[in-house]
Amino acid sequence: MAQRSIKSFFKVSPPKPIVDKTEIQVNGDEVAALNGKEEKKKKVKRQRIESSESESESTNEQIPIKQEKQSPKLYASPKSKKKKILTENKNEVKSPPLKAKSSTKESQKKEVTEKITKKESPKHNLLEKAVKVEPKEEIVEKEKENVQQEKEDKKEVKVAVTEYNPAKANYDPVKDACWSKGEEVPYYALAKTLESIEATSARLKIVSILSNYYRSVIALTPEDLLPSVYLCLNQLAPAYHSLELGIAETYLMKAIGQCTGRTLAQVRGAAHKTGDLGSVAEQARATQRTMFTPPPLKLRRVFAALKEIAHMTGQASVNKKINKIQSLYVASKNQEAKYLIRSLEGKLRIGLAEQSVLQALAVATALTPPHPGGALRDQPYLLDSKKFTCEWKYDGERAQIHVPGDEQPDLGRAAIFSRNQENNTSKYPDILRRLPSLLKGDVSSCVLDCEAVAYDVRNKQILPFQVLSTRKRKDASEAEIKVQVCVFVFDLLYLNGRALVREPLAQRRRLLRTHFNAVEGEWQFATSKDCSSMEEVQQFLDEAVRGSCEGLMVKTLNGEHAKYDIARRSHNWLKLKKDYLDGVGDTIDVVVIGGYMGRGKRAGVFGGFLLACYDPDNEEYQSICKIGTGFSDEDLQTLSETLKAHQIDAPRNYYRFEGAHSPDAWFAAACVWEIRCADLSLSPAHRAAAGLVDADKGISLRFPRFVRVRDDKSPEQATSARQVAQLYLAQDQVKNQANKPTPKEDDFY
DNA sequence: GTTCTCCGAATAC
DNA sequence: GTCTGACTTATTCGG
DNA sequence: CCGAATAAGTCAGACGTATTCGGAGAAC
Repeated sequence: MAQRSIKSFFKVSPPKPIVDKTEIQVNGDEVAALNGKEEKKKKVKRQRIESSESESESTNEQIPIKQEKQSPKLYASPKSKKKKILTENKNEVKSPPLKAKSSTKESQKKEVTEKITKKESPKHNLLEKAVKVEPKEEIVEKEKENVQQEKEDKKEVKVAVTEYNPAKANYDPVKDACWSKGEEVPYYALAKTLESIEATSARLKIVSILSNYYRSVIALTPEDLLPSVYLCLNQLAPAYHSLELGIAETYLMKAIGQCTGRTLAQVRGAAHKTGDLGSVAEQARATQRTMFTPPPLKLRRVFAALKEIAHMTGQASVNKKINKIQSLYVASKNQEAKYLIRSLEGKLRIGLAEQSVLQALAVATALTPPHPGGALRDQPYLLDSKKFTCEWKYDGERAQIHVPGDEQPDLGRAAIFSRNQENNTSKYPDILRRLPSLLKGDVSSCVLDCEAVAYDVRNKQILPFQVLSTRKRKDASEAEIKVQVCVFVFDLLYLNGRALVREPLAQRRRLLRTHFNAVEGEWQFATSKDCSSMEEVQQFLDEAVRGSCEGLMVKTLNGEHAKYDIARRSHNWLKLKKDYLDGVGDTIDVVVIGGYMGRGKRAGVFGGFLLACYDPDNEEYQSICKIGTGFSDEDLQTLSETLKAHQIDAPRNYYRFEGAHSPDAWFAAACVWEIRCADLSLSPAHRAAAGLVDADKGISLRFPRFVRVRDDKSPEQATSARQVAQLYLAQDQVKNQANKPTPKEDDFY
């Protein structure tokens, strides 16, 4: 198979395909698509529909199409009015599936749905079902009936709060719950559920535990489902609302310290030791006496409080936030404290994330237990030989441009989204302004997938990512923009009221090039080439790198066989970068001079290290980067062990580093490691080769990862500062820059 | 009262 | 962004 | 042909640099 051969040829790591599994189906002029998160919300809303005085969202809102994530997303697409979806079953979207797998089964879908009730089905189908299966109201009704019946059958034996066990076999959503119908869900129930999940590693089991809890919530207190889901996801609202707590570790520690009469340093120390602030908080609470017992925490109030915290801004907001946190914390009991704090930290760390939550929700609503295995098979066939194409992978920032419109494009409502569904419209007024030059006359609406790249207009030269990142992030005004961007368009997802995601790439590309104009330095189509041999690919990769790109995206073109559409496409975007290739990427040998205590699953060993290169001219070790990936668990264990032998109390006076990077432990220069990286960058923080390329900036590494220990090298034989500088200067991007005379400052225009 | 500096947070990769 | 590790699912292989 | 072994695919969670944003508090 072609993909396999590409992979083995280039020795790439497992494919991290950029996935194209978007599904949009738009109504009228509305360019809208829901991503997975939105879908969840929608589902949830369905449950709430009765009680919904729903903070009805603006219906004109444009929602980014999630396309580049590996996970199965439920894309749905709605009529512009979400509410409609809630009620009108027929608008229900074909949950386009998401994983190639399940979507491949498109043809067999009917079969699946039929089978699903009696037959075993793989989980993807469950996911799918979760979306299709409908009207949740009915299910809720059913549950309600059950509840009724239960009540009649026998009187409920309420489970004590502390005994709540969602992992119970044959869990009964009503009898095994620890609260009664209509009551607010105790936060304790969620805490118990999370604890139970944390103790499990099997995903299916996790899903079943969580779904049990959700079943109870649905049956007893459906209006608490939405906050429950958000709390499990550690989110406060759909992603594109970008609502964040604005609070992180340090302030949390302060809050805990103040509540329990400890100093910040004590809390920090304890957190370091266990690697988990949540547990620290729990223990601190446990040993603490309180004068009176506050009323038990209710889930929805916790959620409301978190939201409140997120909304606080302005004067003294940090202090207000801390106060709010403290009032929650003081009211928490046992496990509650742990998960409360972890929620505030922004990571639950219980091995549960979006996909599993989605699945649990699906299971809970469908009341169907998950079964592994399944009868359906698809022939995963990946890159159909010869039928693939390579595109340059530009080193910039993803920009998905939405232009709504009916007869005419409505440029006033055009929007730009980042890869993480952030609305970046206000960041790119310049791109927005020149949209007209891109659209040909017959375009009334579209969604374009692009990469915004910093661009030197005068020399017609792509600039490094580092330059791009200096642009203002929000509310940029066009007059003060210093860094120009060229937008490289690589895909067209929607055109004139029609979703194209099911079309083969070849078709989309054709439409892209016929309906849109390339404009030098403003809009360009991503350079691409159809390849049929590895040699061709190799050569094209070289060209891309010389052209200041990161590498290539390899995709299937796949025109003729319509039946292959989405399914296949999704699986086959393959990222090919030069640093994945043996012997091509930059590798350097550096000295370990410090270590940082690991956190979470790295607690107890060093989780990261400070590295330095040797500068023989000044006889000093200059920090070059930290490193924390590329190690196996075993590596970490043994490396921590051996390094402890070299531990010293304080840094040598010939170590050069930035205070902010001070490690938890210092080591004598002894161990040399080989490190791979994607690029070298000018660093404000690291000291390597400082003065050689830039007067005061040093050099650091982009995407550093551990390769192996170099026992055969002494620290003095490590890569020298001069060599680092040479490597930096040898980069194509830097060379491309240097070749052209740099124009004197701001005369871009 | 205004400005400057520092640092945590958020977000690109 | 990179990377590993645990788990699930698909495929292959030997009796 | 079936069950066990192995390969491939997913997902979650460790960790990286560099930049801007915004609040806090000091300096002016």
